[in-house]
Amino acid sequence: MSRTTLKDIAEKAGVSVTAVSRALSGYPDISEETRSRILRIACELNYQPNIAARTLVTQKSGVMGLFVLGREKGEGFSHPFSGQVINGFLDELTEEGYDMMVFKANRPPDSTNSSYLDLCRRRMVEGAFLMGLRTDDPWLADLTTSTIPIVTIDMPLAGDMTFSVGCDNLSAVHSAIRHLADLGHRRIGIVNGYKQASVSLERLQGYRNALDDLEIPFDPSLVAEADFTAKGGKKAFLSMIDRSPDMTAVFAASDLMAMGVLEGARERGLTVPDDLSVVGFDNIDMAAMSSPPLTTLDQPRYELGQTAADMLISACNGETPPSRVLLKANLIVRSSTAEPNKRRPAREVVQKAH
Amino acid sequence: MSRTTLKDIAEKAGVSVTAVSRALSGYPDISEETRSRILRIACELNYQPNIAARTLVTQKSGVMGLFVLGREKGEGFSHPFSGQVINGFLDELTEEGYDMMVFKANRPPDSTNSSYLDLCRRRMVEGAFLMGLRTDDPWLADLTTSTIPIVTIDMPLAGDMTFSVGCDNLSAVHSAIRHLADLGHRRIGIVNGYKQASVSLERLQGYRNALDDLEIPFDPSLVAEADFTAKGGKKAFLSMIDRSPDMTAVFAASDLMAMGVLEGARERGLTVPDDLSVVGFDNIDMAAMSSPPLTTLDQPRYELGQTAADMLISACNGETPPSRVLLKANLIVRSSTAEPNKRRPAREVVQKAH
DNA sequence: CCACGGAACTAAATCGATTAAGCAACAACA
DNA sequence: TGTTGTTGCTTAATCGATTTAGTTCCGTGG
Repeated sequence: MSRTTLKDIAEKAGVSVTAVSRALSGYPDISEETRSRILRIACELNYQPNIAARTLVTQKSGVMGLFVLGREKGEGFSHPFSGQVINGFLDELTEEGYDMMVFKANRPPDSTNSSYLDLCRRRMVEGAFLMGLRTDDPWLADLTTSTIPIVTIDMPLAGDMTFSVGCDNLSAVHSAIRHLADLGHRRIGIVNGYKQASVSLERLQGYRNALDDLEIPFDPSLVAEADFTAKGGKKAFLSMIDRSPDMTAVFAASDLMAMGVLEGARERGLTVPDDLSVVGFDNIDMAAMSSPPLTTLDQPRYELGQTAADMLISACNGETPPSRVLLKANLIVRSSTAEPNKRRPAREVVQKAH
Repeated sequence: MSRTTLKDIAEKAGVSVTAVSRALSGYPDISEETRSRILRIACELNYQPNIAARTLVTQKSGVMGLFVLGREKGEGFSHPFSGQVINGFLDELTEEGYDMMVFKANRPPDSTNSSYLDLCRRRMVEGAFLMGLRTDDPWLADLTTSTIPIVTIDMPLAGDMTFSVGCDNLSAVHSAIRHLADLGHRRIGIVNGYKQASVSLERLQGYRNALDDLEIPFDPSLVAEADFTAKGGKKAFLSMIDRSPDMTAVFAASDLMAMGVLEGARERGLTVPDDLSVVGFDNIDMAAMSSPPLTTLDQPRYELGQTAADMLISACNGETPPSRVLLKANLIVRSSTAEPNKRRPAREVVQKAH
C-alpha cells in the first residue's frame, strides 16, 4: 500500500523512469502514443508526485512562507484584520500553483530562536510574507540581507529583496479628517497605534498634514497612543476626553480602537454621533455591526494579500516588482459621524460623574 | 553563497558526512571532542538542515496540514471563529516541532480537483486538520479511508484514522435554553445553521431536549434555518418574529447570526433585552462589544485547536487518541438576556410598520 | 552506400540528508 | 597469543524525482 512512484509507472508501461517524468511534464520528445499510455497508468495508480524529491533536485519548493507575528499566545490569526489579507494571499498563491507554509514567531522573538530567514532556508521556502512586523524586531536587519524575496505589510525595509504593500495612510487619514472638518468639527482627537508600527507614524503625519491644510491648529493634548486593541483605545480615549472635554470628534487608527472609543463614549454618557463623531480605520467586519455602524477607512484587505502574493511570485520569477505598493483606502461613511452638537448636555453630567 | 550542507561541514571538520549527521543528531558513537568541533563549525557556517532531503529519506515531513474549507473566495480565515482555533492549533504544533501547511479548497469542491488526501500525499503531510467540512462534501467518503490521521472539527467521521473535536452541543444549548426559561421565557425561538453542518443537528436536538425537560411545548414555527452569517441570521429572525410576534427570546446557533438578530430587532423597534432576549453561540470577540453585549456560549476555541494538534501528533506517534473529544462550552451571561417584558409596547408599532 | 538529422527514447548523475553495515584500532580478558 | 568487545569512525545504499548526455532507429538526401 505504499505510494506510487515514477518507477511503478515506468515498469507498468515498459519504459524508463525518465520517459515517465518527461511525459508527465509535457516534454515534446515523447510520442503521443507512449504519453497517453503513461498518463492512463498514472491516473489508474493515482500517482501524486513526491514534492520533497522534486524540491531536492530543482531547488524550488513551490512554497511561500507566511509569518504571523504577534506577542501574545492568542494573537495572530484571530485579529480581525489579518483574516481577509491571508485569504487574498492564499487564494492568489493557490491560483499560481504555490502552497503556503505558516510559521509562528510568537512572544518577543529573542535572538536565540532561528531567524525568519533560517526557517525559510530549512524548508526551502521561496519567498515570505510577514504580517505584524514591528520596528523593534531583532531580526529586522537580518531581513534586509535576504536573498529570497520578502514582502512586508505596512513596513518598508531597505533590502534588495524586500518589498512592501500597504495603504496610502497619508491620503487616507487626510480624507477622514477632512470629512470631520467638513461636518464642522475643529477639535478632532486622534487615538493612534503604538509607534513600533510604522503605520502609526504615517497616520499621525496624515493627521497633522490634514490639520495644516484645513488650518486647524495642532494640539498635542488631542493625541493619544494606544495598542491597536479595543481596551487600549478605550483607555486612551477616556483620558483624552477628560483632559479635553471640548473634543467633538475622534479619529482612531484602527477599528478595534474605535470600538473602544465607542464604548468609552457610552460610559461617559456621550451619544455617538450627536455628542461625538468617531472614525475608524480598517473596515473590519465588526465595523458595520457596531452601534452606531462605524464610519471608517476601508482597507482593501483581500487585495493587499493578493498583491503581496503577486509581488512574491514575480520576484521569484526574476522580475523586479516595485519595492513599495500602496493601495488606496476609501472612506466609508456610516452613522458614527455627524455635525457637532452645539448644546452637548451630556458633557456636564459626565464631568461630574468622573 | 549557496547554503551550507553536511558535506561542507564534513570537509571543514575532516570527517565523513555520516559523522556530522550523527553528531548533530546526538548519536552516542561520536566522541565528545569531534562532536563539539562539528557543532562549532555547523554554528559558524549557520548550518540549516535541508528538510526536503530529510523528508525524502525518513518519509516524515514534520508537517501537518490545515484545510480551511469555504465556499466563497473571501471566506475561510476571515471567519471570527477560525482565528483562535488556528492559533491554538499552530501554537501546539510549533511547540511539538511540527510545521503547518495550509491548503485551500475553495468553491464547491468538485471531484476534478485533487482530493484532500492527494494534496497531503504530494507534500508528505503527516496528518491533517479540516475546518468547515460539510456533510455534503464530495470527498467525505474518501476521508474515511485515510491512512494518515485526520481531525475534523464538529464533524465525526467513520474512519480508522479519523478523529474529531468539538463542543458538547447538546448540553451547551441545553444550558442556554434553561437560562432563558429560568428568566421566565416560554416562547423561545431558535435561529439554527444550515443542516449540512453537523453541529446544526446537534444544536437543534439540544434545543428540543431542553424544551422537553422544561415542559415547554415545541413549536416548529419558532425554528428557522440560516447560514451562520449575520445577514442570514437577520433575515431568518425577521420572518420568524413576523410569524410569531409573541416570541420573547431567541437562541442563535452562532454569534454572527445573533448579531443579525440584534440588528433585526433594532429594525423592528424591539429593545434588547427588554423586548427580546438573545443568546448566541461561540463567544467571538465581537460578542463582548455589541450593544448590548451578547449573552453567549463560550467555545474554548484556542483549546479546540490545541486539542486537534495533540490528537494528530499522538496519532502520528502510533498512539490511539479517542475518536471524538468533546470540550465544554460555558454560558456567559451578558446584557442581551433579561426577564420578558409584560407590556411589550413596541411590538404593535412593528406590526403596523410591517 | 554512406552520412546526417531528427524522433523517441535510456542511462546515469544529482539534489542533501539518513542509516545499515563494515572496519580499524585498541583494550581487556582468557 | 588469540579472541572478543568497544569506541569512533567510514563506505555506500537509499529516498523519488529531474536533467544532461547520450543511444538507437529510421528516413532522406547526396
